Amino acid sequence: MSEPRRLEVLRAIVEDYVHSREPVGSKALVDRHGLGVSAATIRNDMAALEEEGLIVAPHTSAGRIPTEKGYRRFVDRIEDVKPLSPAERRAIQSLLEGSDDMDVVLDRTVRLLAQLTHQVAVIQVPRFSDAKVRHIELVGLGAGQALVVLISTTGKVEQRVALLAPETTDADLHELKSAFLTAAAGRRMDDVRDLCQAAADQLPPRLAPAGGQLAAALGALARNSGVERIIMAGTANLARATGDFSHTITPVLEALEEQVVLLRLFSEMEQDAHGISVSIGSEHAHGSLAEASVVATGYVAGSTAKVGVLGPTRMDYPNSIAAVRAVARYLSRILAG
Amino acid sequence: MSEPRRLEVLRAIVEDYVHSREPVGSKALVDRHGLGVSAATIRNDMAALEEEGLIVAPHTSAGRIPTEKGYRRFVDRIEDVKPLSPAERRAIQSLLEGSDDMDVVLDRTVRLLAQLTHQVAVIQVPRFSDAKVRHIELVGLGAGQALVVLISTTGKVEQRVALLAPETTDADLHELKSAFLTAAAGRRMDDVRDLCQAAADQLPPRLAPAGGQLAAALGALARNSGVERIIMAGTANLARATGDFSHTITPVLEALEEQVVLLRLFSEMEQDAHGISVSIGSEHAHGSLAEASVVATGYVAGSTAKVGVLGPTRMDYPNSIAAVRAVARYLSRILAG
DNA sequence: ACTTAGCACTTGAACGTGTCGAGTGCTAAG
DNA sequence: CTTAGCACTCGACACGTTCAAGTGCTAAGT
Repeated sequence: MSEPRRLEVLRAIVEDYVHSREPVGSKALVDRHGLGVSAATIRNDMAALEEEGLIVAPHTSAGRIPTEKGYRRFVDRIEDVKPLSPAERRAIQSLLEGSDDMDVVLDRTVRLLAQLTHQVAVIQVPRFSDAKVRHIELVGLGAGQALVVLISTTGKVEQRVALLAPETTDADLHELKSAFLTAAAGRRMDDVRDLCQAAADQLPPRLAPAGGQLAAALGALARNSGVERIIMAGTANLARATGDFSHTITPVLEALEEQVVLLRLFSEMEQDAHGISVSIGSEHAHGSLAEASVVATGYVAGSTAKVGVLGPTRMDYPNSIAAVRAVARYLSRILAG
Repeated sequence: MSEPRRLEVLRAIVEDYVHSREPVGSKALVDRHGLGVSAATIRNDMAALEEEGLIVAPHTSAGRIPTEKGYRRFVDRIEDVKPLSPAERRAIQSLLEGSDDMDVVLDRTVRLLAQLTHQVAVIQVPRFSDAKVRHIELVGLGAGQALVVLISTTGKVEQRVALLAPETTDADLHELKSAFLTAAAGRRMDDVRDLCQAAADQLPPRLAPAGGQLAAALGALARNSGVERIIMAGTANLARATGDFSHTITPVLEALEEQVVLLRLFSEMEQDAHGISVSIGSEHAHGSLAEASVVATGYVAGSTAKVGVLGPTRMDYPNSIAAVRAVARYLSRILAG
């Protein structure tokens, strides 16, 4: 009972099960795959694999399906990521080139990845915790309102409407803007709140009330710019995979809408030698995702932002890994440019 | 066979079916509802209702379920919208007050509406086709990049990174900004593209290349600001309603992700006397939504933006209508403030 | 002219039964 | 270590039966 063949059998079981959704038996294995041995031999191997906890039989007289542990071993054994087809590469290239706004790029990317993998695709918007203040803009909107705009060195723009005394003039706003810019320009986002507050305290009494309002707004914007966010696409693919989940996909959809769950999961995942993280079923402790797997990788050097796909534990891991990796590469290249 | 009672029977059937999901028979009707007549009489009424095409029997010996036409008659007969419970009103108030940024308000609102109705909630982001240019800002990012920011009179901010010659200085940018501002400030968004192009053409040769790039970027931003967008929440509720759809919810999720479908539907819906639009099943011609109903209404006077919920045709219309209406009111009040 | 009780009829759901086939584990021989 | 053979298990499927819900119709009552 040779060890390499046993792993080969595992691989065959996983592959067959992944696109048949049905327990695979010894007979089917020798038929479809060119193993050079008989069904009986395979049965012995399967018994051993079951002993190891890599596969299980749903009932006495059915074929076997991989366990989470089985998928794990299978995934760990993938060492050469199979490249995408030329058509897929072309799709990536044509879809992603020629757009320069980050939000647009991320949106297109996530849709593309969903389409390539037939899974739910997820992108974490880069966090830029080391972002600094590039610019502050105050724009009077009339009626005692002003638009406060905070622009970071990373090109991220946050805006919000602030209320101030109706008699505030455009000249006042200009003065206020100068004060805040002097105080905060080039400083870290984390410090904006305190710096602006301090600047507001030093203003002439006439501008103090408006200054306080604006400082508060700027502080809120700065905090906001650090908020992690996720965009996704392909939830319809999840619905197509009903039946891979014990009851409904409801909890999964809920978790996805919640975002926090995924963000935590992303932060907990550890990358393997190829920079890819795979978390299978209950390996992650988040109950609602216990029947789901996530394949993810980081993108844009130096940032912790992740891109990946989420699907049923019974997913085409090699394909997902290849797509995620390819997309992350293109993405990094474009955003770095 | 009195006409009013027959409608009463229809109402009872709809109500029962909506929260039992099971065909309702004559016996159950007289039991649960205090109709003052016997089951046999109800049967006669039901026969007449079936004749009219308002209800059908899935098979010979089962109760009746409402047809789309039945729901339609039922909805049309609702004339007094039942007010929300105090708890619900409180939820709306506490969740929506105290936030001033439109994106945040919309995000919270859509989640709240999903929670109140147990349906998918959808909000169309206001379009502001009559928006004008409030401000233009150019921020050098170094490395031949500049951030182009376009702020509209409605407080909407669009930004994008543009490439220009590396040797462009901050002073150049300032000059360019002045040129574009002079040309476009206060003008309609639709005209920004042409105006900026014209302004770029008049620049001194030294600035012409950068000017062209920036003009193009500004034009794109202006066009972008008119793009209709939808945000939604509660897709998990849809998954919970599996079984109300003939096969899967996949096409519905796809349509939701597509956005265009919903936007078209929104634009086609006509409001009734109460300002509420209800589109039931195949009343809308969009195939993928043939088994779904939409309850929507406009918000913020003068704009065409809609807010609403989407769910299976078998939905609690009175509750949905009440929630949508209440939420739209609060929303209008807050955004108008 | 409605309403109602009674009754025969239809039909899906639930259940028990029997058959079939895929798949297994084990044993003994190669 | 591999393989053929064989007894065994158990879900899937097909059928037949029963059960209850619900209907439509008719005839009688108000």
